[in-house]
Amino acid sequence: MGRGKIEIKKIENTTNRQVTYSKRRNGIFKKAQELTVLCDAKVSLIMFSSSGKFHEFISPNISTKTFFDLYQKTLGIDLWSSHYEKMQENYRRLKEINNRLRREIRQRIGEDLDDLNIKELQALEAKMASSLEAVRQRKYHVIKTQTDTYKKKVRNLEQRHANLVLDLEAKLEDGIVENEAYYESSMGLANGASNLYALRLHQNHQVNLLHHGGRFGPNDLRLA
Amino acid sequence: MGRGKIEIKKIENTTNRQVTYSKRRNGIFKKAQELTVLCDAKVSLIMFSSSGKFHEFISPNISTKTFFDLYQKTLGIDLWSSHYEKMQENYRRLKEINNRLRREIRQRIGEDLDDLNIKELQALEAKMASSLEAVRQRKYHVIKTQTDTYKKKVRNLEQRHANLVLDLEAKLEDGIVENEAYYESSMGLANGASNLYALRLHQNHQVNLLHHGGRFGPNDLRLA
DNA sequence: AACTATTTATAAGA
DNA sequence: TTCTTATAAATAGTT
Repeated sequence: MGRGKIEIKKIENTTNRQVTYSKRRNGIFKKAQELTVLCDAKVSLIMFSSSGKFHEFISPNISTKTFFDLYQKTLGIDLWSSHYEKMQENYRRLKEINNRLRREIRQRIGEDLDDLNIKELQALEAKMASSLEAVRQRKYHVIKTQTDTYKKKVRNLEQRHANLVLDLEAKLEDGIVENEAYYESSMGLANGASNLYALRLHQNHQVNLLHHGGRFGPNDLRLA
Repeated sequence: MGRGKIEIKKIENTTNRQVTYSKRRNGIFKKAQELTVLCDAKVSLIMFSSSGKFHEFISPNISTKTFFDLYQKTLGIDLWSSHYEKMQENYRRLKEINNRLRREIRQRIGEDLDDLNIKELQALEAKMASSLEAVRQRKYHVIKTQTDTYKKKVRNLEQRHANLVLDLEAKLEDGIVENEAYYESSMGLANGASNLYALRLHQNHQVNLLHHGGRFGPNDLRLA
């Protein structure tokens, strides 16, 4: 229908193709509209041009969503619905599990015990007592590990200080060290007492701090 | 286009309408097909006749599902996808909560304690100890309630037996009871000892059984 | 389902 | 894009 007959094959000229697309699009939309009215039909017509432009016709009084639902119901096919329903099922299952977990926790907190009988309560009590024991054991273990670590650190420190002392005594005997500035810079002590004595005092003090000082916290050792 | 011009409004004659539907359906499908080829477009054309019959045209090399996805992506709209995604989000959240609940339970069971420090372990231990105490309290309460119930039952039984004894003594004094068959049938005792004595013995025995006998079970009272 | 007179769509050109 | 118009195509009414 036109000035000349055309072969039905892809129009290679882009401009021409777009013009034809535009014209025929109008034509087919008009046809769809007429079909809808004349025959009381439901029509969904969606199209994308080769350049990606989108156009849609849908019969009045029906949404695209409704149309899709109708489509799927008619064909009894999937698209997304079975996927969705599977997810809904999983969701329900998860919710159920969740509720059971919550209940178990509530019971382990000491709530929601009203409909447990003595036997169940005794079982719960036993479970909890043994669990508590496990936590205690773990705590003791962590404490012991930390204590051991600190003991090692302390031993190491003691060793280093002892070496330092020996080194210092040797140097004093050799007369290398001549004034007190050395101690001030290396030890941070500046009193005029015996250097060796001060050094040893300092060493002990530091060890004590390691064993008993510090605030209550992750490194607290009071329970060790 | 035809022998006469027609007004675009619903064709009331059903047969006529169906015929027109059929003819025009072919026409529009042909148009869709031509558009697909000529203009290299993607077309989805779905229709339901007024009698519910379903027909579809879709461009080759594309599934209806893909078409729907494309449709939604293009319009950036809902249909079901936002609904679905909302559900996915809820599902993820539920799963997350679920995992946290599981972890809490595992910790309260005494597992999964490896990455708790001393402070957290102490807190957990304290929580669990207090929870355990709550369970114990509840257990004691249930036991006490049951014990009270049984005490009442026992008192009631004692009362009834005492009445029976009085009744019996009165009857013996009146000479109504003449042989031992009475006791055999009513008490289940058939020895030849004093009837009154046997009765009282039986009564005490039964009370003792209630207080200390029976297997370990829901009605166990050993802890009362 | 065919036929066909007529209407409608549209290809090519402006 | 839109208009024009010659012509192809679709189809309403009929058989």
